[in-house]
Amino acid sequence: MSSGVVRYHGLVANIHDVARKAGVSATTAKRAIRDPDKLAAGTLERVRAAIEALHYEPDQVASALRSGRTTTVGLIIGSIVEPFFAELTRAIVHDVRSRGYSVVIADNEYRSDVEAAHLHTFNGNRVSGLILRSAYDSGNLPYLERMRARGVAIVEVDYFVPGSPLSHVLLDNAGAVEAGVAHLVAHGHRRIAALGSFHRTLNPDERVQTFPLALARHGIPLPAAYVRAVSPTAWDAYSLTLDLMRVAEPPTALFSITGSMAGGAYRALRHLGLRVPQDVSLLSFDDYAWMELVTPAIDSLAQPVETMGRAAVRLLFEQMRLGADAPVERLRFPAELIVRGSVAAPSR
Amino acid sequence: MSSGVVRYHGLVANIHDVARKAGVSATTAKRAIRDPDKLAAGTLERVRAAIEALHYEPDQVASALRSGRTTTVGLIIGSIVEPFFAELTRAIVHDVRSRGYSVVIADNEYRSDVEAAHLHTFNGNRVSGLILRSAYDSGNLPYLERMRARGVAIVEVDYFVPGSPLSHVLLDNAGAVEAGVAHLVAHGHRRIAALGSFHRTLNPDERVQTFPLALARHGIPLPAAYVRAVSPTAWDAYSLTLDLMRVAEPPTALFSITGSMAGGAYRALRHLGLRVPQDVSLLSFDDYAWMELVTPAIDSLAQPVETMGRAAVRLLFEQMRLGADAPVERLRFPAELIVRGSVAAPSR
DNA sequence: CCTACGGATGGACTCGTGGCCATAACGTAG
DNA sequence: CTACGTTATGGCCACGAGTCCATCCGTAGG
Repeated sequence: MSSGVVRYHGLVANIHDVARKAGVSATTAKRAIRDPDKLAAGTLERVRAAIEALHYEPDQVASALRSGRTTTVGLIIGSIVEPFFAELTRAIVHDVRSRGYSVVIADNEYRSDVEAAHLHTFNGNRVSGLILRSAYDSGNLPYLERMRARGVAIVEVDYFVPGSPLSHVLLDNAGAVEAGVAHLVAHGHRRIAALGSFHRTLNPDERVQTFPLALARHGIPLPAAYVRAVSPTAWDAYSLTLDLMRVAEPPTALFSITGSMAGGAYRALRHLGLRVPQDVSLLSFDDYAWMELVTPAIDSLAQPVETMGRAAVRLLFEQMRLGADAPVERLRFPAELIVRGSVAAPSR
Repeated sequence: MSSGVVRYHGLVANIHDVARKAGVSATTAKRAIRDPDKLAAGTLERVRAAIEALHYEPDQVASALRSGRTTTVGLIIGSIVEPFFAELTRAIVHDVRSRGYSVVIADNEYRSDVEAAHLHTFNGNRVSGLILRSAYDSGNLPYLERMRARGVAIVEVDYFVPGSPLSHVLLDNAGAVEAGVAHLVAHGHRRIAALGSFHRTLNPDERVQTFPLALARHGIPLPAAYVRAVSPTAWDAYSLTLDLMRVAEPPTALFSITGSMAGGAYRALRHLGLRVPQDVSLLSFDDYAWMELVTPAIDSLAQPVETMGRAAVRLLFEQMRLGADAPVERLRFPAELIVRGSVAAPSR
């Protein structure tokens, strides 16, 4: 009581308490849990009774220190309230937990300084693995490489830092953008704006970067007036849409880079009194439940979230099993175009 | 290398490596971090340089074992993809992290057997605190009380197990239901159905239990045909709504107990060709972004999610500070009725 | 009757850090 | 010059479990 250390003793039982109660040694008591067939039937029974009586549960902290490995995996996503990440999180948490590991979660708000703090915490807690949706800049790459060298398994999801040597699980963004643009062009659109950030260094987003190329493939130019740098939030999409619809030659179709940006755009269009799809067509990434509830329902490029989450976990545990010998794997999954009626021929 | 233990040595530096590199003892090296003013300037500088060079970061696992306290808090919610819980999670995670603690997350799917597994994991990992949205039945209460006796701080949110002696943070469900019913009655509705589970023991939900009482206050009976036992999901709300609208005297207004149930109901009404609010009025708990996007926008009872999350964290850290002396606190927060146009006078 | 062997059990040491106590060097008051 | 306090530093053990090695005992084979 004078040591300043929190004393569980008497509050929470350890293996020695169990051993004492059962009248055996600590080693024997432990064997009742780890390899019970090595014990005599009577001993096993006595130890089991003691475990039951004392409500003994092995201290994972001590186990982690001694064994050098935790059963904890870190997950860093962009934002917990973005439904895409919520679904991804659910898939990952369930899969990881079914493998006997726990998940510690944090979100980086797409900022690498916030991410850095999380990485230090995870590293200090000696997580066995890390799944992360990196912030846009590559400032944490050296730190990630040191964690990797230390034996921590790492998989990037949804995005990867340019130049990253890590395994990742991504959507086939280029293919999805091509398909989306083709969908809009097929309805006769030639003035198409993407709702997303065009800041090349701040947000080097594949979708936005593919967009002008996809347009060019159809002989369509991207007006400078359609190019802005915004953050991928519903709020920024709202004001971006207001701006876009007020330029000299406003777009006849909007292509939203994320599901929540589509929500912002939708609100902006309604506030402007513009009808979808009569006045403006709308196409979005992600397939959120509300997109089916609005009138008309929104065309979207659905991501196989569950599949991607499982793939990330699979790669992670492969790395944890193989260590430094694990191959670098880059997986891409295709989006699925869901047509509901928010894209129609442009008026005029 | 023959010990079978994962050897970090050489891979990750510990305080002894730092001490050796700086030419001091481990105790001195540690002081460079914990109380630097006790060191001579030159020594401090040398240790700092060694820490820098070796990328030393204290092992939280060893620290936790020795000190008897972790800087980890567990969070158990109903479902990560339910936006209410996503927002609650964000509020809690941010607040907890700002206090220097990490959050481990799990969802119980409202099932106490799933919850039990999570509790064992958290307990084994020696979390300092636990915030949970309990499953409906009280099967884990004895276990929770043992954790509490062991010194783990526990706060229930959004719901509490009947008979629970734990602190909690809840919505003023009764008041919200009264306000919602009053809102509907003021528009002339007398045939009102609640979308929620009426199973008294399986889902002893305050909102559903208050509902008949609130109706009675206005002299309105609750037809037996409106009472069903369903799970609080969009899917169940969908089929429940289909059923309700087909009874002899269908309701003229629906009162949804959760935001995602309102989504299911909305889809069902559209599939039935019923217009909101001309044919059926709709009122819902939770204020989700999509409720503003549909036509008409949905009236809702918004929960102060951020406030509730912060309150839960505050109670938790109070308990962690005061230990067994911490008072049991039961907090209630009022819902806010947001009127948008999905409630109107019933036809006929 | 002695030895060998295998099954059952116990002991000792270790993981990295936290806390306490000891020690050395140096200055100051008596 | 001694006694004592202060400052700067080092040594040691414990937290609870994992791993290796040692020991004890009974039995079967010679």
